[in-house]
Formats: sequence, C-alpha cells, structure tokens
Amino acid sequence: MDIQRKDVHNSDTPALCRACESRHRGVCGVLNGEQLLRLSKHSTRRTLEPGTELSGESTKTTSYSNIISGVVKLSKMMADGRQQIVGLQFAPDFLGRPFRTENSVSAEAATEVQVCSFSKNLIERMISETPELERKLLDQTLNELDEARDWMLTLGRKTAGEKVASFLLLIATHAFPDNEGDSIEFDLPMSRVDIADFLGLTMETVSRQLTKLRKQDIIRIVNNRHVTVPDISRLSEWAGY
Amino acid sequence: MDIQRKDVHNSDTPALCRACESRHRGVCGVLNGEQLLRLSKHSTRRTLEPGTELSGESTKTTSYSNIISGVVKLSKMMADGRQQIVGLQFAPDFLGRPFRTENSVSAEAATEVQVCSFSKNLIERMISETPELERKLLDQTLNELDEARDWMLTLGRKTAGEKVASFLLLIATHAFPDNEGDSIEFDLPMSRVDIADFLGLTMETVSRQLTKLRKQDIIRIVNNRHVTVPDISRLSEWAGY
DNA sequence: CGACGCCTTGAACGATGTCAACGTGCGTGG
DNA sequence: CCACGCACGTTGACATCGTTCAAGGCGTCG
Repeated sequence: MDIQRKDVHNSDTPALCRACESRHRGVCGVLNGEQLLRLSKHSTRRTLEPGTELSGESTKTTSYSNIISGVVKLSKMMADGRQQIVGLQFAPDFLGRPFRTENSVSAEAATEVQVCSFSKNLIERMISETPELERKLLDQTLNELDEARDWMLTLGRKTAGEKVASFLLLIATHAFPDNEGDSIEFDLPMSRVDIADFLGLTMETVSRQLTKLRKQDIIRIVNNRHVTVPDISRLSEWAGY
Repeated sequence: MDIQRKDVHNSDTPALCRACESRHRGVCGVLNGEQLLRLSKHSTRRTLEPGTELSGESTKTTSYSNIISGVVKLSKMMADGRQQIVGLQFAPDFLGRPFRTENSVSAEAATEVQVCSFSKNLIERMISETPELERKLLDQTLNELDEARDWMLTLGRKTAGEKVASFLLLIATHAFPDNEGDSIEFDLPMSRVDIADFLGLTMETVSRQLTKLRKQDIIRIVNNRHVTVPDISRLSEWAGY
C-alpha cells in the first residue's frame, strides 16, 4: 500500500516534524531531510476545536494540511439544507486537492483536530519536483476513491441496521487500526446527527438502531460517545459483510 | 481542467491513434510522438458487446484501457446479491488503477464499447518516465472522486424523483457534453434494472418516477431507451439543484 | 401464433421519516 | 448546594415513501 516508507531519523529532520506521524505513514514520508526542512519553515501547526471549518464548499483553496490527530469530516449540502457527509479523514491523511483551485466539499473538524498547514504554492512546487510525492498523492487519492465507492454501496443498498453497524466498523478500523483482538472499545468521533448525515438517515433512526444493537448485546453503550464491541466478527456480520 | 492539451497532428502519430479521442482529451494527449508509437505497438483495440465483463471485483489487474466509445459501468456486489453501480465511465476515460494490483470494483460494458488496451507493465513504466502522464492520471482520479462524492449526496439524501432526474441529467451532460441549447435528446445507455442499481432503488420505482416525469411533461419517452428533454432547466430543478 | 425479455401498473406491506414528549448530563447563576 | 436551562439523545405514535408481489402490456424473434 505505501509506496515508500523511509525511517530516516537523521539530524536533518526538523524539530517540528520529529514526532509527527505524517513523517512516517503520511505524505511527508517521501521527502528527504532538505525538503522537509524547506517545507517545515513554511508550515504552521494549529489545534482546532470541533466544528471549526477548514474550508468551505466551492471556495478557493489557499492552503493544504496534514492531519496530525483527530477526525475531519467532508460534507456537501443541498440548497434546502439537506446534508451528506461524503468522507472522514484521519491522521495522517493529506487534506486538500493539489492543483485544483476550487473545493468541491466543505471540511470541518469533527473532533478536536491538530493540523500542519502549508501554502498551496510551496507544496505544488514540491510536488512538481518530487515524483515520489506525486505518486504518494495519487495513492492516497485512489484510497479515498475506494472508500467513497465502498460507502456508495452502503448508502444505496444497505438497511438502516447495516448502515449503523458499518459505521461502527469503519470507526473501529480507522481510528484504532492497531487493535487486533476480538473486542474493541472506542469513542465515537461525532454526534448522532453527524452519524445520521454520514449514513443518509435521521438521528432518530440511528438512535433506534444503536439501541437495537445494544439489546442484542452486539455493542455496549457506556457514555453516549463511548462504545464497546465484545466481538467484532458479530458486528461485521450485522454490517452485511 | 485539462493539464495539457496538445494538438500535434505530425506524421509521428501512429495510424491507430489518429482518429482517437484519447489522443486529444484523454491521457494519450500528454504523450509525444515517440511515446505514442511505443504505446500503440503494444496496444490492441477491441469492441465489446453490452454485458461483457472487463475486470472483476477483487481480481488481479493485468491490463489498462482507454474507452474509445460507449459506456462502462463500475459496480460492487454484496454477498447476498444486492448490487450498487458506483460509477459510469465514458470516452475518453482511462480505465484501471495504476500501481494497484487488485481491483476494487467490477467493470462491465453497459453499451457496446470500444476500448484500446495496453499491458500493465508498459503503461506503468511510461507513467514513471512521464510526469505529465502521472499528473493527468491524478487529475482524472480527482475527477472521479468528485463524481463519487456528488453521487453520495444523491444516494444518501435525495428522493426517488430527484434521483431519477439527477440520473437523466448526468447522462445528458456526460454522454452528450456539447449540447448547449435548452432541449436535448438522447438514448439511455442502460436498462431500468441498471438505472435502479445506480440509484439505490428498485426497477419499479424507477419506472414509476419516469412516468411521473413524463406526465409532468418534463421528459418525453419515445422508445423505452430514447428520451427527449424539452427544457433542461426544469429537469434540473426536479433533480434538487 | 406463442414465448420471452423488458417494462409498466396496481395493491398491500414494511422500513424509515416526522413530530412530539420525555430523559439525562452539564454548566450557570442564585 | 440546588434550581434551572440547554444541548443532546431516546422513545413512542403515526405518516409517508419506497419495496414487494403479482398481473398485464408491448415489441421481438422463433
């Protein structure tokens, strides 16, 4: 999956980048020390509160970001207010569409989010100079396309129960990818309304399906946001896989 | 939108490529005469009947293709047979995921389709040697991602009537992009069942919504496959735009 | 002519949406 | 500390939209 995975911890690495996950699994992993330094000189690190808008639908792109931590939701809205979340992005995803001036979705922090942002011009110059970087971006874009198409199947053909189970599974695997055992425990990164907007349902239906899953002992709901899954494979069956 | 658009009609251009639309608007547009010649020597042109499978879900990729004419549908299927079409591709789209070995969707000819196919190895070597080609592929992949996300909004949040109108609009704009007037007339590239699988509906619902549009005089249905739209903007309103 | 594929139409059913009431946790101000 | 309001989530009753199942129409090909 990863095109290249250098683990160079040499002294060239800028201080800002040393502890950053993008340095390894993200786009920055294909840059050499000199490039990283150049990029880091023009990058700023910010922490965003939940609900902060990073960029709006059909606005101009001015900068790109790497997600250091947290979850960003990408959404589209219709004229009458109906909304659909069309993707979630996790660390160390790259946020923004290189060489496009217009955004086609709006990006908003779902949880508290840390990002590392750079100017559009600089990153585009570096992409043009660095084939590995361009390859890496193509790779991530293909991944996003795969995920979008997977979700189209979920939106178009799954029942409400299967949709909710699919969502839980998505969060379990993406936000906590290293968990390998049968059971798993995690915090939902978003509200019931957001989940509904992601699944093409109403908040009420999401709520009902969650209690149904709870009553079947497929999940346990600790704190509205905190969920335990005793047996992932049983959840997986419910999701239609 | 297009990264580069050369219109070189020099004598280097291989005979096979001279009349091909990909030569201008497609990926081949960024290749020079020598490269085109090399590629054309290892490419084969085929005509496929409707229903022919080009590649299966979760099979290995062995070759890539350009679509010369016709419509290809990309779909995913669940274990119990539920199906969702996750994208349509038109000429001069590039078909296949560079540098991926696994397919994530199945590709099938919706109409009669002409393709120009090349071996995976050759095209990947050319991509690596030609930054413009890689850029062009990134560009197309971003376009597909945009379309996938647009369709997620349709699948998740639109009513059956809006979905059918959106579909008609999609075909009108993609299969016949040059039509600029108020009215438009075209053949649907697929059956009612396929349309239903694209919209996340049943065949019956698609049929009912089509007759509803017909009774409102928003469309006229000539021959089950052949449709006339007297006023595109009225259709557009019905689609929720 | 009959059989078949594809589409349309009708009637009944069921899943999800809508609307409204109620519960729960949390911060604020008395 | 309690009382209150507020945001968020749950639950219930009912309405609605889309599905399901079944019948029938229309064009094509033997």
